[in-house]
Amino acid sequence: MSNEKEDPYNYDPFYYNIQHRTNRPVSVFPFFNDNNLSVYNQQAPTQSLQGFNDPPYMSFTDCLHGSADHYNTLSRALNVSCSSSEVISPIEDGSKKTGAGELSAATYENLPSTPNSSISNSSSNDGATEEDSGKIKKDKQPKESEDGDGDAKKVSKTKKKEKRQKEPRFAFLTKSEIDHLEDGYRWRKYGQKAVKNSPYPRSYYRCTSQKCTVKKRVERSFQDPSVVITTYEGQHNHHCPATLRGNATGMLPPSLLASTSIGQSFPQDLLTRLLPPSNQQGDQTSMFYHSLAPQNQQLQQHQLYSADYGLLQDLVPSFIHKQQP
DNA sequence: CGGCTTTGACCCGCGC
DNA sequence: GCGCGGGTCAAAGCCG
Repeated sequence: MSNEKEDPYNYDPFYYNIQHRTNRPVSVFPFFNDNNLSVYNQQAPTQSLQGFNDPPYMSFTDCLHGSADHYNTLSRALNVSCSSSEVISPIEDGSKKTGAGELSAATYENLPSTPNSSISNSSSNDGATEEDSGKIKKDKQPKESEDGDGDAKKVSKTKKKEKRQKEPRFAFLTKSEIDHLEDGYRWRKYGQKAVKNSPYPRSYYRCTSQKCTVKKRVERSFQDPSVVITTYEGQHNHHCPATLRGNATGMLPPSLLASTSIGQSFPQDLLTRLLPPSNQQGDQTSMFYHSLAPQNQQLQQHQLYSADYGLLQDLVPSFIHKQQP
């Protein structure tokens, strides 16, 4: 916040979020390598995303396998629930108004807070569906029910608010020249908004598949224009339409395959959220990797950062530096 | 002609 | 209560 006010065009939204949501300054972010899904030991400067191209790294899988505690912590850090562990309450959406390129708390509020809520297809989809229908109601209500159904409005609002909090979201950053990265699904753009304090607009996409309410937001970090921030919301209830048929699994790096074999590991769980309930292992993992390394060769550097870095500190203290006050 | 993008308008939530 | 900013709608336009 402070650095936003001091220099709204030159503050690090991630640093900002980490500080304010964890009360801990973090100077280093983990990054995933597109080749081996590794977590970088990135000694990134606090005010910039620059210079994260050549860090030493350790295998993300190694990281996951480091210890049970680490695994659980990572799950929490990524807000990916473990079926057998408690789920930390979702990050509160304390800052609705977000600045440029900033991953709002809502961005991280990805998961339901209830312990048994790990990838509840029904809740996720229903939530998204209801949210959409709620949106329709919201838009039409003023015209339809002008004779005043105040209670109904209130209920609708309350419902919507609740659903919104439950809506699973997951955001990641991709170093890419392309704004809208190919992820195997078809998206229809339904809006674009200028982002406060940013020269780059935010685009809103909706999955074109019928009855699929998955949305995603794409914006470019003004801090590092080469970084694209993609936020997925909801869960696909259908198969990947085109690109990931069959052979995509072959794209998977061994490390990721290993990680998926340990049950509800981070990528597995993440993918379960992003992908349809069926067509499990192969395509889900494929999509994850696909999103990391699209076939588009323009993406020479394609890195993915993720989730709650503050909590990641707990997970991987050995390679996440804490900045001394 | 269907599907997609663009873009201005609108609604809503939140902070002041 | 008001204004701001985020999110969405929907008409118009574009394109293959």
